[in-house]
Amino acid sequence: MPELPEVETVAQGLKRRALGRLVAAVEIRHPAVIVGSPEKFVSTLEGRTLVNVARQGKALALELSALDGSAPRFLLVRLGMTGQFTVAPHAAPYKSHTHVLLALDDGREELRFRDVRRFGRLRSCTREELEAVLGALGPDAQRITEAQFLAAMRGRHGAIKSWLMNQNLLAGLGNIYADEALFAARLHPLAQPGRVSAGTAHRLYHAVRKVLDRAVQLGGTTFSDYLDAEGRPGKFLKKLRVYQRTGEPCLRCGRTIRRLVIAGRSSHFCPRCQARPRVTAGMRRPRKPEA
DNA sequence: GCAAGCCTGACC
DNA sequence: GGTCAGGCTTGC
Repeated sequence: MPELPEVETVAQGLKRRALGRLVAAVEIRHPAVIVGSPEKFVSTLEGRTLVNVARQGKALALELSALDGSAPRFLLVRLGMTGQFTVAPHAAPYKSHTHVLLALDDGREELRFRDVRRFGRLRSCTREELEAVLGALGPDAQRITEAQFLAAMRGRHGAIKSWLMNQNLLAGLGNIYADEALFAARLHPLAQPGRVSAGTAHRLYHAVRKVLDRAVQLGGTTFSDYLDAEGRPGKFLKKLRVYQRTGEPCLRCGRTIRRLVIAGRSSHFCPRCQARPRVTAGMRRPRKPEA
């Protein structure tokens, strides 16, 4: 699933393969993935040149400048769950669920947006609109400082797992890397962010950074759908230590990995390495002993 | 029936 | 304001 490492890998690939190139023509094959008017999407992007690729959390922003020097437009890409944004030869056959095409230069290559589940979205926006969207996101998980991270944890009572995945507080983690970071920090997914010790919070911060950096190095995780901008899968799958390993032995201690549903999302963890804290989310006060 | 990101809306 | 449930979508 595209989380920060996958989106970062796509961004790097786009820089290599598409930076400086002209978006000669835009074709929408399935308008449902476009935010706003499809006609405006086409007219505001056609004829512009890709001059920058940026990422915040899981949001990808392509900056497109006009030849006449008018204000730049931004193509905001959210890959959702199964979104792919690739550079492909025009001659290559379309895979099913290919929703948007952006012809590059002479049209022999094109950017393709493909998304089986259609949770992904493309939007053409002004700088102000882009900043409003990115401003609503928390600091990027790869760039956040430890002080910011600790401040964001303060006073939070829900499950730390949900906190890690809340894009308004910390941008970039989804289910895979949230589970992996909690395992690396030896922290139970139901622990409360505002109630863990300073040492534990410190461990979690470094676990998040380390897991993300390693995943970026390996080009992200491919379960089924994810491909980078050049159509290649990620290699982090083999490095997963808890995600989707329910019933298998913990690679650190051998205990059986368990699965727990938190806020509708499955969480995978080792019940020994990630011991349940005394106070967990959903249990604000320790229960009184039976009368 | 499950997976998932993200948005909306309900609840306290 | 914080927190969480529900719904979207489709292939396995």
